[in-house]
Amino acid sequence: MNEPPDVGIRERKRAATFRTIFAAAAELALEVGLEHATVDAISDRANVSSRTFFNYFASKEDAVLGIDSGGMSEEAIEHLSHHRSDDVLHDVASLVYSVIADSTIIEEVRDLRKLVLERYPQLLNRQMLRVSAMEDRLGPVVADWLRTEPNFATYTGEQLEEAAQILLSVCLSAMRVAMKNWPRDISSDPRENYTRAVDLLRTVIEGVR
Amino acid sequence: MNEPPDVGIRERKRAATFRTIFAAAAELALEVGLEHATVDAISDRANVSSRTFFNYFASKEDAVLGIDSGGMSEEAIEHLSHHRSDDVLHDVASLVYSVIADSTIIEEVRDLRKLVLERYPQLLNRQMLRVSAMEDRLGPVVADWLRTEPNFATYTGEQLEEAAQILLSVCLSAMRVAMKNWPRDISSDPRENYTRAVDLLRTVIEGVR
DNA sequence: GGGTTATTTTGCAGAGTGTGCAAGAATGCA
DNA sequence: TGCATTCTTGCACACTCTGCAAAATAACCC
Repeated sequence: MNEPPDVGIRERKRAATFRTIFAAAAELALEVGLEHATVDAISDRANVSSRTFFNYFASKEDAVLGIDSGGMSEEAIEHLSHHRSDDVLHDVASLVYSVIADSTIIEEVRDLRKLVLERYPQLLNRQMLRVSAMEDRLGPVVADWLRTEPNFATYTGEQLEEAAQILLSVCLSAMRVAMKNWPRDISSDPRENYTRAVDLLRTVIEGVR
Repeated sequence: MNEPPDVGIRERKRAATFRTIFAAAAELALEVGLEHATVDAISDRANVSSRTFFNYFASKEDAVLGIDSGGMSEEAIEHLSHHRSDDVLHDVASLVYSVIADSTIIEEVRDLRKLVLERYPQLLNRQMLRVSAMEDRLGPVVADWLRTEPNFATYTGEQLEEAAQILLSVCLSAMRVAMKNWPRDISSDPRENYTRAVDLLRTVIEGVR
């Protein structure tokens, strides 16, 4: 077969190691502080070499949040591009949230990410960089969405792309602030994160018109 | 006197060293690439020790953009808080731009920053982190502005603060996209940077209502 | 099971960033 | 000139991250 079963011992062990290192990183950061949790110490706790650590995570910050260095696959983005509603702002926020939330995180360790983000909200900025880095891939998706919107009917391709990038960036900013100011909702009901962010953004937009 | 003249040899030499290191960093980054321009190489070109380099800049990225590690003074923020117009969005964008633009950069080397940003737009993300780091200081300023807006009359203090943070973040995002997509305007007329960002943001906001 | 192939882990060496410290150099001031 | 302040520098050090090659492990086929 050219298509591996994806549930072999290799895959399971890899997923287990990922979670072990993430848990070790998050717990250690919560115990001794983010700056004192070195890669060596994290690797020791996870019973892997520090070299293996970097086979799973691109940086210490990624590890304490459990962010896969592989990023999102094209299929995942393609799949997300079909999630539409009658509310563009909501759709974009949902898209951004999907990137941030990183659905690969297992339920049992999601609380850890929540605790880490509560204590180190500046890590949300790092998440922002992640989305910004993907804006070249996400932008066209949003631009396609806008193309079907009546209000953007007169836009050229370049203008649509730019509007899409702004929408992405703006939704991301709103979500970051919402998460920062209401960290209790990060894991309770994930949907509430971007719902609240969109509400806030809409309200502010109404206010400054 | 408790108030030094601010134009002594110390101040002039310090400013000169700042510009020398910045120029060396920017030029080297443009010549051999950002990743190959090491701190040691930059320091050599600037004729200072690498230890002195870190007395002026917190990181290599700050150096190639000529960003003072000291940040903005309270007086500067206080001064900016009095710049008001009848357009809150414009005011917030102007405030954000002031933080990004870093007016301490001399005219003669501003082109260098422009060239660096054209080649390495991801450095704009780093600028974003700078503003995000200051949002605790800038937020109250914007919140005070919103307090006088009729549309925000019913907001509580917390809601005002949150709205202010969102406005800051959102304006910043819009400006980043505008800068990224139109890098020619970074130095030609600085005012056009945020004017264009605000226009874009307003247009997009109109579109998704 | 035995043998082969692909993947993963690991140690090691090394480049690079960034910090604390203390000694020496330069500047400002009386 | 003499003294205090500030700036520069070298040094040692901790830490992050990468390339490489060897060893360990899993998958596959007979």
